[in-house]
Amino acid sequence: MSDPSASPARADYLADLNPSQREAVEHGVGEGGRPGGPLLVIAGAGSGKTNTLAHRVAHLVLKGADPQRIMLLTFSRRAAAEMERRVGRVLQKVLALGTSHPPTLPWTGTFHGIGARLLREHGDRIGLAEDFTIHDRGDSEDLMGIVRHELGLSSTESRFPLKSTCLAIYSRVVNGCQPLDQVLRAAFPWCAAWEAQLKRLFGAYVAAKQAQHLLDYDDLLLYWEGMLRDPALAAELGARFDHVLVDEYQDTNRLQAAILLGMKPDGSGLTVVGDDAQSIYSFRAATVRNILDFPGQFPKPARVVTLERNYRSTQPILDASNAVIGESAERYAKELWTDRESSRRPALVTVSDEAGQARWVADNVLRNREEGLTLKSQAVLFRSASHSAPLELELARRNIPFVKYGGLKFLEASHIKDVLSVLRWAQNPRGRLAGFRVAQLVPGIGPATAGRLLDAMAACPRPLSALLEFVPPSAARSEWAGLAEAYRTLCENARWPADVELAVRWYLPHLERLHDDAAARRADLDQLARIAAGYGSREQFLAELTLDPPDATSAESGVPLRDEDYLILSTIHSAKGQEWKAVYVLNVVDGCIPSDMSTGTAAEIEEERRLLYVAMTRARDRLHLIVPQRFYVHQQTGLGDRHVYAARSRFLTDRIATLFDRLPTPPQQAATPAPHPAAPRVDVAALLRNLWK
DNA sequence: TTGCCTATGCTTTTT
DNA sequence: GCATAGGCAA
Repeated sequence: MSDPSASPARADYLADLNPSQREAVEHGVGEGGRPGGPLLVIAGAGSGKTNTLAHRVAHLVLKGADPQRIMLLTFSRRAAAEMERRVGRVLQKVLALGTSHPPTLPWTGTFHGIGARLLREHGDRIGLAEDFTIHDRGDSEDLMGIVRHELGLSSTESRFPLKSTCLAIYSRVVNGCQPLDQVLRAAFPWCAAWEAQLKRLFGAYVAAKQAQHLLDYDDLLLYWEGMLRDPALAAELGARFDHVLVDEYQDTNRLQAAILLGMKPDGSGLTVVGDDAQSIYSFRAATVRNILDFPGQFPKPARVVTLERNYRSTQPILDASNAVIGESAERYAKELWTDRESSRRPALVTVSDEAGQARWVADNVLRNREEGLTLKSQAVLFRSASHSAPLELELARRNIPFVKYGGLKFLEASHIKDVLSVLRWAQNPRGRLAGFRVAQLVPGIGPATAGRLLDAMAACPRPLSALLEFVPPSAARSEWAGLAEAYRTLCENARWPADVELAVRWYLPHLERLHDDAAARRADLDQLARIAAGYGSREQFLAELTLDPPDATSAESGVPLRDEDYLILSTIHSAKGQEWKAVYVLNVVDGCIPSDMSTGTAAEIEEERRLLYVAMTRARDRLHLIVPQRFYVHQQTGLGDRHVYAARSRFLTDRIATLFDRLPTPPQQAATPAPHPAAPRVDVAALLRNLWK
């Protein structure tokens, strides 16, 4: 560390903070940056949470803490990147570094990312192979599917849960530290009859992972926690970090809480920040109890600091948001306030249907831009990724560039997985999953032949020779040669990023054969090649892609250039921690918010309410909740797709609706019912078309 | 053993 | 609208 006393600029770096923030920054910071007791910061939406955490880190460093010995954990990759940026900026300013680089914090990242690093370094101490491969969710589901099939569970008369459901149950058990029967009863009651079979399946799934040196996402936490059960190793890991800070603590689960406690049993140097009103990840076994129980789990209870002053939104937006969360069954420990007065109230916008919604949003986005708001300072938020589809069409039609966060990942598309599997198979010839997928792309090769091939490769000391000597069925002979040749080159003469082009070149004929929309998919493959070029090697590319995949998708034309202006589309979940000047929330109707997938229990409905609250509190100046009167549903039980006449979300009660401007302005009540000018006309053509859908 | 065809059931949010 | 499973012909 350079001598901090050299700079005059740092003296008042706490001056911009309000008293609560300052308390959170300065709590328990001893001389030499030595850790004090545990700290819990309850930080409301827009209360300067990230800024406060960044200042605390800077403060620690300034007081002499070693940046190498600070661990900064976040929940999402997006939050991790943001945190890293902000801490760097504050440090730069506080240390008055000018143009020189601030000290980096090498241990900033998601729980999963940091876990992977610790396991690479110390996994051998608990018998973990050093060369483990990390499976993403798709891989894990596929493996679960294979095991499920091998156990004969796929061909039962009454249907066994899907592989994705099996993995979700497994994951919930692991992350919630709960026994299987409890999880089944609480969250998957329709699978409860399969408890014994599921137990057998999960046992076999774990065995398969261990035999192939595979870790799934959950294992990254599970093995980390496992290391901490070894007292010597726990002491060593805990002592390696003086400070452990956690953002978005309300979204952590029991397993993650156990990890923190294992790292810092007495809570010294431990800081967690969160907002119980923004807990929206219970489907990942996150529990608000982590926050509520935090103070009491240490010998000396944690200090609690609450941040209630909001710096983001105008008072009218805040009034509406507070009203929504105020209807909640639980009480939250705070009420946000601001001094950002405004005469502009949030708007409740009624439109005829989803197409009308798309037009209205596009019109307003452009109008706002005329008034000086860039596209980037405006965002459209929605409950589930598919809800933005009509809007995406409208934006494309009008040439409005956008980037979408959340939803189906680029990497989950089958053609991308095909090409990646070719690379992964070459990287690890014993990886059965990749080989199984690639081999079956050759016409004439199905599961049986692919299985024989992989067995031969597994039995041979040189898997490549086994592949080259393999004799496929005669129907597959000619196409097989192409694969063998490409595979040989990739194994013997690996070159980066030329390998991607080689894999794509081999794959293209199969792409044309398998997919009608080959052209659009080919554009994705070009994009994959561009992404790959940013990595130094095939090994690095494949390893990092799993934990840090590209998370934004945009129109088919590809990602807009960096300096270009574009509109933000995001699921509400992915919007957490972000803010924009203008925010549009789509489909604020019952069935969407709350999603009718989530109206089973009171707790689920409460979480949906918090979701709306999170969406509303993203807005700085302008907030629009949009209510289509007619709404297209993907099959309610069994009846196929249809339109329903939607009601405004139950969270917007009549009382709360008075806090909004209504658009379009409701017409004066006429004495006799007359044709309503604002009402949608009956679209007879569509009705007739829909008859045959 | 593969590949095609059909019946059927489910459809959210993320590391 | 998409994935999965079972049946059947080549």
